Parts: sequence; C-alpha cells; structure tokens
Amino acid sequence: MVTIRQVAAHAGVSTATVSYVLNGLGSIPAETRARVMESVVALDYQPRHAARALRGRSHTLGISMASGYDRLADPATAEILAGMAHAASRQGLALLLMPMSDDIAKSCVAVARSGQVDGVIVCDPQPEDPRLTALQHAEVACVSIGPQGDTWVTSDITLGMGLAVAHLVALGHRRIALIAPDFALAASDWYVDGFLAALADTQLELLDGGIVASGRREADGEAAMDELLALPDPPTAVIAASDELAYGAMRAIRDAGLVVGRDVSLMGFDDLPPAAYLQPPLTTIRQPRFAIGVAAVQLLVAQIGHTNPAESTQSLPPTLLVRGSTGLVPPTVIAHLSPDK
Amino acid sequence: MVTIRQVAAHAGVSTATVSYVLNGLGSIPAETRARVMESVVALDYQPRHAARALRGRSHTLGISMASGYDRLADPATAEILAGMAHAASRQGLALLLMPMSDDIAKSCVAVARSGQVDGVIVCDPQPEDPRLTALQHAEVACVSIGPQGDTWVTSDITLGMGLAVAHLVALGHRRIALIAPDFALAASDWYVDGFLAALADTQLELLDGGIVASGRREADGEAAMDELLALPDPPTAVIAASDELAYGAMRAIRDAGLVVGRDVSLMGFDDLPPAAYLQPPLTTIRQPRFAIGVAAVQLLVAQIGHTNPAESTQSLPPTLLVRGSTGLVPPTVIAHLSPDK
DNA sequence: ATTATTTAGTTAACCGTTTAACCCCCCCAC
DNA sequence: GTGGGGGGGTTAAACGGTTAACTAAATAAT
Repeated sequence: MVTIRQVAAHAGVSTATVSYVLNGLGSIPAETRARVMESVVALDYQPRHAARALRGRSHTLGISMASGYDRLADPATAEILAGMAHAASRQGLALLLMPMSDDIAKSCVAVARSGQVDGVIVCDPQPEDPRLTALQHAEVACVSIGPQGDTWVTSDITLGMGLAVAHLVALGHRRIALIAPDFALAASDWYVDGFLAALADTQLELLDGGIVASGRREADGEAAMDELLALPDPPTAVIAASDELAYGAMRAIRDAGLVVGRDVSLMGFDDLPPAAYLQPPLTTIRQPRFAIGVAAVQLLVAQIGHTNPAESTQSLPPTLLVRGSTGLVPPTVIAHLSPDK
Repeated sequence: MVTIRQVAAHAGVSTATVSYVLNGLGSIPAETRARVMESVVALDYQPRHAARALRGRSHTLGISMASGYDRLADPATAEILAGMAHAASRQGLALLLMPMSDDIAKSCVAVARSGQVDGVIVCDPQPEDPRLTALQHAEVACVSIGPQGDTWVTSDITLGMGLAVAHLVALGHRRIALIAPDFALAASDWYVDGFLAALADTQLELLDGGIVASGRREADGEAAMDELLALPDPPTAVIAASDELAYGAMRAIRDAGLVVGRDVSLMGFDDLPPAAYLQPPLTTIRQPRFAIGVAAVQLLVAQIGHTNPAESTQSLPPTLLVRGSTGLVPPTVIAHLSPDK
C-alpha cells in the first residue's frame, strides 16, 4: 500500500505539499505540481478513503429502504435508484445501501452518526416515519422520497390526476370514477384530492359512489372495479391510482364481458414494466422516477453543504402515456346520458 | 460528537478497555463490561466508521454496475440487488453502489484500492471485462454475476434449458426451436449449448434452421420468430432465450394469425415482471435472482476472509413457471408428423 | 517457596490524511 | 536600512479508533 508519505519522498516534498496538489489548494507553482503528479502516477498512489473521511466528509450518501427487500426489488424503486446513481456519480459521490435490520430507524441513524454517510435519502417514508424523526433528532441531513419530513421530493399527484382527467374528458367521458388506495402511504390522500380538484377544474360532478377505496394489490383493484360496474349508472372511464390496481380492474372489466378501451376506458398510475404489455396496453400516468432520484440527490447535497435552503420540497411533473386502454366514450352511453341533460 | 475517550473517562477505564468491550475481545469481567456499556448508552456513543476502517476493513461491499444507469433500473438487476442487500445485512455489511464514470474499470479499482470497500461484486461482466482484469491485478477480492473471472455465480442455463425442453416434450412437442441471443454477453453461448444438450438428453434431433440468432431487443425476437414461422416445416414450440425476445416472438405469432399456446407454444427465459401479464401469460424459466445475489455476497465474504477457497463458482438452479403460453402439441401437427415416423 | 500462568487491565504507537501554524527568503516601499 | 507582504514551502498536531506490548496482581503448578 503506497501512502502519501512515499509519494512525498519520491517527489522530494512534504506530505502537505502532496495533499495540497491533490486537492488543488495552496499556492503550488506548476513545476512542483507537475513533479508531484508524476510521482503520484509513477507510484500509482490512491488516497485512503477512511483516512480522508476521518477528517472531513465521507462523500457518500446513504439510501434507506423501508423494511423488506421487496422494496429494493421493485422496478419502480430501481428506477429512482438509477436516477440517484446518475446524479451522485456526477458529483463524485458514492451511494450506500444502508443495511436494514429489524429496527430500521435505529440502524439508519447509527450508520449516519458513524459518519459513513454524509446524509440519508429515505425511501417510502410512512407518515410519522420513525427514521425521519430519529434522523432529524440526530441532526443528520436527509431527504425523503415522498411528502414527509422537512425536505422531500415526489411526483406531483395533483398534476397527474389533472392530466388523467383531462385526457378522459377530451375523449368525451363525463362519468369518471377513481379507484383510490387506502393504505397508509404518505401520498394516499393526494390521489383523492387531486382527482376532486381535477373534476372541479373541468366542471365535472363527482359520480355517486365514484370513488372507491381499496387496498394496494391487484385483487383489490379487481374487487373495486366490480363494485363500480355494479353501480346503477356505472362510469364510462376509471382511473386506478396505481398500475397494479389497474391490472385487477382490467380483469374485472373483461370478466364482466366488456372490452377495455371501448366499453370502459381504464387508466393506471405509475407506468410499471407490465403496463405496455397488457392487452390492451395500459394508458397511464408515468411517474418521473429517474428525475425524482436525481432531485433527491441534489436536494441532499445542497442540505449537506448548507447552501440554498431555498426550495426544500419538490413535486416533479408526471407525464401522460396514451396507450390502448382508453378510447372515445361509447356512443351507446352518450345516448343513454343525453336524456338526462 | 462523543468519542471513545469520553466513554472511557465516564466509565473510569482506558479507551482500550472500551474498545475490547465493544468488539467482544480481551478478557473483561462482566462487571466492567456492564459499566462500560452503561456509559456507552448514557453518552449515546457511536463509533466513527472512518476511524475504525482506517485500521481494519471497511465492512462494506462494492457493487459495480456496467456502464449506463439502465442496468440499475432493470427489474432483474434490482432483484439481485435485493438478494445482496439481504445477505449483506445479515453479515452486518453495507453495500456501496460504486460510482460509474466513463472509465468504469479505473473508477472501480480506485474505489476498491481506496479501501472504501473490502471487495467488489461485478454485475453484467462482459467477456474479458476490463474491470475484472484490473481488479485482479490490484488484488482486490471480487465476484462476478455471470460466468467470468475466477469467482462467479450465475443461473444454471443448462439446467434451465433442460427444464424448458422437458416441459415442451412432456406436452408432446418434438419440433422445438430456439431463439438465441448473439450479443456479447458472457452467458450467450450457454443458451445454445444448453439447448443442444437438452435435445440430446431427450433423443431429439435439432430442427433444420431450428436455432436462430438474434439481438436482445423485443423487435429482434419478432424478426427471429418470423424467420421460424417461414420455415418449410415450422416448429410447434419455441424457446426464447429471454423474456424480452419472447415478447416479440409472441407478437409475431399473433400477427401470423396463430394462437400462442395452441398453435405454437412459446417459452421465455427470465420471468420479468410483464411475463405474467401477457396474453396469454408467458410460460418461462425463472432465474433465481435473489439467490444469486445472496450467493455472490457469501462468496465474496469468504474470499475476503480467506476462508474456504472451496467452491469459487456457483450455478444456481432456475425454476420452471408454467403459464398459458405453452400447451399440448396441436393434433393437426401430430397428424402432419405421423407419416414421418 | 518459587515459578508459571491467567486475569484484568493500561500505555502508547499506529492507521493515512488534512490543515493550522510556522518558517525562510526574496522583493518592494518608505 | 527596516518593515511588510507575499510565494513556496515545512512541521506537527489533529481526526478517533485499534491493538501489540507491557504491568500488576491473583491464582495455579511444581
């Protein structure tokens, strides 16, 4: 292992000079600088990360996944991770997947306080997530992916709902329903609120029984859709608050003998890998996952450097992906509705 | 920031004693041990990772992704990652996503030699991957995910092909074709070899033009399938060497006016998220991705600890997932074939 | 009774950088 | 001629643990 001392000796200078050269500090004439760099290359010197981190920062960002490894295996999470990796690399930072023990909050804070990371990105934060309060108490810089805590970045659900409703309205739909998640995720209410706001924006009235709460699994989506189809005056278009719910809803529609995209239009929310492969392919709102990862890193870096406490939260715009599961409102239904007007 | 010295003072012992207590070394009577632990808790002491790593190991494993962030965003990679995270956590190790610059090999070795990680897991290694040679030259412990280098873990393609062929043969198929990847991935040839071995095992002869080389994208699978369907005597069953190729193949079959699972049986390889949602759902060979991640960590840990240089390579068994895209060989084809026998 | 071993600690030297505090010399201004 | 102000370095004290070497007392073995 070659140390800075050996480099110094080789170049005929002190270790301080080598350090200054490597860090671009101090006033070192070009000639000396060149001599040092030659020695660095000649000896193939690589500074020891631990020694460096012992004084200053670790130049590493921690990523805390919610308990369970399924979160990490989730394709959506992976895309956010890719965004974080991209942004981190550009800043010369490494990313640490923090080990997740039984007591995540504790282990999370332990790693941060040990100085192995300079800050933490909290994924899938729950309301009142113990990690956030613990990290805040320990005065560790942190950003959450989802609207929790002081600093966070998330997808703009309201905007997404607006996009979804606008798309359906443009296709002639007036009777639009929502399958909303009722699970304890931070963003849960956003879907309902966003949907209501979007309806209001387009002067549409909420259908009677037009919002059905469900779990988060495919089967929940199926049950919810059954409920909607059993309505006396069923909706012509349905927005599922997640792609997974949409999968189930699609099955329910088909099982009812109806054709998705013709008899009933269906939209998802997320754009997960299967979405494009469903029959018909699912029209959905794509979450800006990569961008969320990038933004999270930027926010965290800013917080660590105590630079711009300007915007501490960010809602990034999702985009509409029109595929086959939505179509013009069926004429029969228009006929059916006309008398009402 | 509370240091080990403060803890020592608080407990009325030397720093060495505290260190021994915390690391479970030396001969410390229970009474002293308890006193030290009390001080640790009272002061909420957290050892500094960098200081610790400066002497010994970093207790961190590096993960090197091939260039491009799409690899990280890949659901298959994510599942491997989850396995690694699981195994690492159990060993009290953290996982570092190594930054990927333009020159991956260089940056990869740099991080390892800086001591930030004790070893590296190389994902998606290419044949003659520069990272592997560089790491080996730097004497860094490393394991690759895929059959490259000295130590690796991968899915047993031969076994998977055996499973696939056996499944199809059990359904009565005799004319089985393979859509093989020709891209420069380490495991490329394995698919062809495994397929041939499986045919031999079941006393089946290779169809004329029964192996078609293709790229790795969906469109390549479609083109390859078109080629197979154009054969004078087309196969009744087709194995695609990846799910993605199968997606394309499925479209080609449908576009030819045939029904997947009835007229032509189709199998994939991977079991990616969309597989279960295709119409019909894709019968495929599921790669043991989580287990691969776990095994990689175990192998790397063993290599770092210089324990068991026993098995330095592992091929883990994939499993057969029977879904709707495969079915009994169509009777018409049996009739067609009968005269030949 | 003497020596060897074990137990329960302590002391201080590392690990490899960074960086505040100095130092020396040369040049310039007054 | 003297003081001030850089440029171009050096020295050595951190940073916060770990651990080899040592000590001192108690216990065991001979």
